[in-house]
Amino acid sequence: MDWNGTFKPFVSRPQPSLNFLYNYDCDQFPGMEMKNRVLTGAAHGGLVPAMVDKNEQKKKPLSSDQLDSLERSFQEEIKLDPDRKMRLSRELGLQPRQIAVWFQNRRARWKTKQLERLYDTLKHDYDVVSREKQKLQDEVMKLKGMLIEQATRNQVGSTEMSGEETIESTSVGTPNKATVVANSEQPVGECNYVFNVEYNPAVSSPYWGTVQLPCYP
Amino acid sequence: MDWNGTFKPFVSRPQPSLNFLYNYDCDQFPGMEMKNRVLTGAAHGGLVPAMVDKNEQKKKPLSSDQLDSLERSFQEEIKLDPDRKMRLSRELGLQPRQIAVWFQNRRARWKTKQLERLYDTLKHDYDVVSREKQKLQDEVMKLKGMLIEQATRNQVGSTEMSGEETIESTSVGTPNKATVVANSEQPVGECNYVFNVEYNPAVSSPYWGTVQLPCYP
DNA sequence: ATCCAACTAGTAATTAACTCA
DNA sequence: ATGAGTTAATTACTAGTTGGA
Repeated sequence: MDWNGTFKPFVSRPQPSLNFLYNYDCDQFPGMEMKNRVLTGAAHGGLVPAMVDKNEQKKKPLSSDQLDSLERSFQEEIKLDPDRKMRLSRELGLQPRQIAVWFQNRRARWKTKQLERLYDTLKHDYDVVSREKQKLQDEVMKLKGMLIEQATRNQVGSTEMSGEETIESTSVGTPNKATVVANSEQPVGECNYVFNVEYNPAVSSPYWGTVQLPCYP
Repeated sequence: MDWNGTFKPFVSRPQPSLNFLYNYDCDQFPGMEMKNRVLTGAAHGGLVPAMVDKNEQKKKPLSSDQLDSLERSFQEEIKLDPDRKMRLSRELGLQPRQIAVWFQNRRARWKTKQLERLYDTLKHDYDVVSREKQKLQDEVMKLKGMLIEQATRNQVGSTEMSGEETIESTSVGTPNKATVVANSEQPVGECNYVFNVEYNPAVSSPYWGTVQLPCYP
């Protein structure tokens, strides 16, 4: 096609995002010493590596000015209505089809970036909630200790009160509501055995600082 | 180029994953009634929509057999060493360059899928930890109630024990270690005022079932 | 130290399936 | 139901980076 006669180097490369995904330690690939350089491609007619300039279609990159305009337009509005498409087509000297394609691809790019952002905020929230949970565990431990202490003091300091009601009445009395939350998933913390000291951390530890990649489908 | 002489329809389209990302309620775009269909493209020489078959380069899709073989090979090993490349090139009747490009693109696809999976598992873990935290909050509440109850009973049932040490000594005594975790971020749950009944949920509620997308960069 | 072939990220363009008016 | 645009997936290309001989 050889759209756009102009040509400018390129836009700046953004940061290498998403790089932490490449932790496939599952396998090694140390070889790769590439012998046998056989001049690949004299088979289909010698038109292989560069596709000799048939005076059309070289997929030139868009100029910086064009990209700036497109990007500005995209920031204003992620979708492209026909009027804007035609206007941009005229202003930038590109085919309307090129404008449409650019917006398609730009939306796709935006979506993956969005997932990335979403992941980051979720991870942050996960860490916050994990810390809060840890604090609550500590507090539960502390309160249990205080209860034990008080109970023993009661039994020592006062000789009455034989087998009335000391501490074993945990989890049965409900001081407040909101105990219906535990309906799905495994009952991890259980929260019913007050003097069960080690809480069973279960899912707490991973912490997601350095991700682990199991396998690839 | 017209690589690969064979041709088969296409592979089945997978499920429309990542769709939940498209919640940009930030803006409307109701127009789009596309008037003025002006026969776009009679400007650059009428070579616009289909790129009249210049006996080369139509970007034919790979055949199902070729894709199956490539996919199998990729599952075995995500990287492509030269030997495998040449073998696949011979077996599938494709240029070595095509094999390499296919693997590059396949790796990129795998990476985004990987991020998706990572997000899902993180979200699951977040939900689990949120539930655990809720249970712990309930338990703390319950324990506090028990402590109050016991304290009042002590003061009523026994006349000795003037101002010794009732309940105000929370958060100061450390029954176990691991209280150093709270160093960054806001101290949400605080966990230091034992009789402060409503915990201040802060970050707990969002729950990420339906995501909210703020804006797009 | 240079070169070369692989890698990566980003981009352009095409195709098929979907949606909706 | 026909046809517009859209998404998702693909194919290919460009430019920059990296590691080994």
